[in-house]
Amino acid sequence: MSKYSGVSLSVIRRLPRYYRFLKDLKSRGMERISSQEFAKLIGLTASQIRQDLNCFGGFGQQGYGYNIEALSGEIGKILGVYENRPTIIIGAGNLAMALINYISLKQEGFKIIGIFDSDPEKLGKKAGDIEIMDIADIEQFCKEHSPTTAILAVPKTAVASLWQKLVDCGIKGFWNFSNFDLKLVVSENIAVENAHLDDSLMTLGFCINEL
Amino acid sequence: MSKYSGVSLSVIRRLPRYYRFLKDLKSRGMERISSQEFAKLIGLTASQIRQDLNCFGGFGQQGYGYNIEALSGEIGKILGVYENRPTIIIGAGNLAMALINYISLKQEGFKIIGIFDSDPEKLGKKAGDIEIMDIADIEQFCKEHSPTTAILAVPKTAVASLWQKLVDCGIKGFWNFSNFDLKLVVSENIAVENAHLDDSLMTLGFCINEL
DNA sequence: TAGATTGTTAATCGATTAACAATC
DNA sequence: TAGATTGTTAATCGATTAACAATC
Repeated sequence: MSKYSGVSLSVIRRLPRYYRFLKDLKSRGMERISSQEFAKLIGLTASQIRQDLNCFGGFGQQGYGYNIEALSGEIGKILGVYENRPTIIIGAGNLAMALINYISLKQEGFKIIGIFDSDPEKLGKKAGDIEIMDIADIEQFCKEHSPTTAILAVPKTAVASLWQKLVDCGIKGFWNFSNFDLKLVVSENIAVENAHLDDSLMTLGFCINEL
Repeated sequence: MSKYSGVSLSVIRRLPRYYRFLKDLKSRGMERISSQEFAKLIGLTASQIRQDLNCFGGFGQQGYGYNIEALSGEIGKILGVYENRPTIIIGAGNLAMALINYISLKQEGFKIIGIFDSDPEKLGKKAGDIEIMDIADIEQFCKEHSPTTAILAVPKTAVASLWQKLVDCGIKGFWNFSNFDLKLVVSENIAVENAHLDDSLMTLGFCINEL
């Protein structure tokens, strides 16, 4: 793989935004858009959009612009939204429940196949059509169903004691909601995306103070 | 205000991370740390840490390093974690419930004083010690309690139709979980922090594909 | 005082923007 | 063909890193 290893993270982080806007334009029946118009819509420069897209291929056409349906499809492929990565959620609290809805609603490349918690109260209950399982049974589950992605919706301490086991079970990608800094401990060939809500909220706090 | 208007967003976004690590060091009884050690711990360069901190003041001491308790306090003040900003949540779904727990648990400068939803099923029910109120009553509530921050835990469409009213009610800061791009429409003197979960998940998708 | 480590300036690196030739 | 707009190279800007004099 590693088709796009030269592309910087700054560029990659803009791709989902492009994708969202393109899907929206598509749903509103638009056919083509120039980098100029797109830039205005999305709040970037036309130069940057062209530069970004050209990291992945020449999706446009001189004198015409970009075909919205085609471009949306290409970016979708690059992001892997057409995949169905078998995914487990660790934790069955409110956050986990919210994420399950989210992920099944949107088609972004992940499919929840298991939910785990250690609270005996929760075991056996259902979230959507998936039964909440005991975290103690996770190795067995992984052997049988080979999930590749794990969503960590448990506190820092739980992640600290669990991540190694999950890696050993074959998890290749983590969506980490705890503020355990997984990136610092995990090896190179594991993908970690942090959604540090704390950091986001504190940044808002700073910005409010600055008003 | 705008005490730190010259400081770049890249620097600001690292502050919460510094703060988290410092609080942790403090809780483990450590007294001082050098930029060198801190850099190793947090996964940055010593240079960057010193550079960052000096945007806000000379918190260190040559030959000694930084006093953890003092520095944590200073950064906390800069981030405003000692404030008690009256905050409302729009939406009373799972995500909202998760965020309420989060925010009351951690001391990060925000205090939830109201929860709003439009679903009649939910009205009157309680989340923690706060009753879920009708979104139709929000103007009246704001007149009486003057919240300054709103957490948007509702879909795009709801945000699209609601944000102007909230601004008119005096909301100065938004923590936005919808993927309505609020930043593009809101005026300069309003703080918006997006927690675009979609974008985060799709970025993970890309990174997994690259492994 | 000597050693350590900051604060700060200068050098490097990377990302964004501008410009324009290629081409649909 | 003429007009529009891309793909791409060059210029600018900002952020990170390195270096070192100041100083505790």
